[in-house]
Amino acid sequence: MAAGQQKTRTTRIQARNREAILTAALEVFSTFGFRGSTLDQIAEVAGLSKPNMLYYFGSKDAIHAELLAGLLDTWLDPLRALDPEGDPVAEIIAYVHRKLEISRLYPRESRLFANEILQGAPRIMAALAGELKELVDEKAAVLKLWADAGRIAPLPPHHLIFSIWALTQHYADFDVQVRAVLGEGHDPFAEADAFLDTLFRKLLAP
Amino acid sequence: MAAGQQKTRTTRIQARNREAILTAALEVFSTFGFRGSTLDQIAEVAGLSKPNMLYYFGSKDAIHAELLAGLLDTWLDPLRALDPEGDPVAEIIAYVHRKLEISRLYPRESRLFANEILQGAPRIMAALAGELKELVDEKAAVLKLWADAGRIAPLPPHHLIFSIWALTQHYADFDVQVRAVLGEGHDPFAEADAFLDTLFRKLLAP
DNA sequence: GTCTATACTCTGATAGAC
DNA sequence: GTCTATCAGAGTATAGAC
Repeated sequence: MAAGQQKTRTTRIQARNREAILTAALEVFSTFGFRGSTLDQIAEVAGLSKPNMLYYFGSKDAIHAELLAGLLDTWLDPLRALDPEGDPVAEIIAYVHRKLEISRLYPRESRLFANEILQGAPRIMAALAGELKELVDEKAAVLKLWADAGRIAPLPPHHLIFSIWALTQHYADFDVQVRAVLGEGHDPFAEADAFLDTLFRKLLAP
Repeated sequence: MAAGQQKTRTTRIQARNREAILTAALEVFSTFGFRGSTLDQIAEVAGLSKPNMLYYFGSKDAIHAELLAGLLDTWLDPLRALDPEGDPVAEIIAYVHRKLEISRLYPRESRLFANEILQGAPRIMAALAGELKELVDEKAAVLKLWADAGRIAPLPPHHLIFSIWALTQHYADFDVQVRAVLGEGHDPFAEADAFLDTLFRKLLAP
């Protein structure tokens, strides 16, 4: 311990502050979008002064970029896990449940993503047309094989994937509307979980 | 004609400018959200000077409020048209097509709405929990009657309506992502129209 | 009705003391 | 590493000439 502490590592505080900043920024950016958010807001939520925050991330752009960087992978992992060797219906249903679970656990990340797309995806267009399209095309090919083999209903595979995204993300992105319409005494995500299970089982039946 | 022109009516120019401002504001607000949009942007798109624009609408808030005011009715009309006396499946399918057509024709309005909800619906929460909930509850009751009579599959009616919203609005709000993933040579809305027709026919079959 | 000029506030970012 | 002070630019809104 005595001689152990390095000059360039105050890791304890640094790590905690970086984390606090990113958490606060996620909260604010996901609600107001990039341009609608201010460093003042983020600093206040993070419990730091504005200059101190800028000591960790050099600019507003840098904070936002850091958040987006980690986002796409988190978003794609559930789709990556779809196994071409598994049972078709079970695999797709499992994907739906995973995606809905992510909407439930990470609604702010979902809204951050939605905000970015709504604004024309200026900062992740390349990833959409590259990494994302590549993965979707690959999994769509699997879906098509399953359909051709008569193991699931013959549906346009890309739109089948879109429908999973739309239905699961809706419960995160439009949460406030869902709750306003349902009123008291509901558990939107639990109900959605059962409903989407039914929906996709009926849809996929050959 | 000669003595007809009133002092308080320069209606020609006024009407044209108001229209230009609202159109420009819709374009900008729907992309950047309320706080992310600036009067400079809107004025430039509208082809007016900033002070001149503020002569027509006293403030940024006033322009945004004007847009939102007209929005909810446009949004609810297709659902209002759902006829309890009609054929259940045909009525619901027709609603799906109407809603998708609105996404195709008015994507900016859809994104304006999405932005508002994403931000927690600060300006239309009352309408969501009031007018919107009321209409949805009414139509959900119709769906339930149809389900109880065995004329459509037994599904949670509110979530059935949510699924229609999610699937149709996705093609407007996430248009840029849909197109990036599909690549060249696709007509997203035409494909969606066919896909959603298939989807809901299978889903609703008793 | 429309413009130029401007008041005043907010916002992102930096300097420099501690 | 963290703070106070501060700057330059952008942002909303208004005053007042034409």
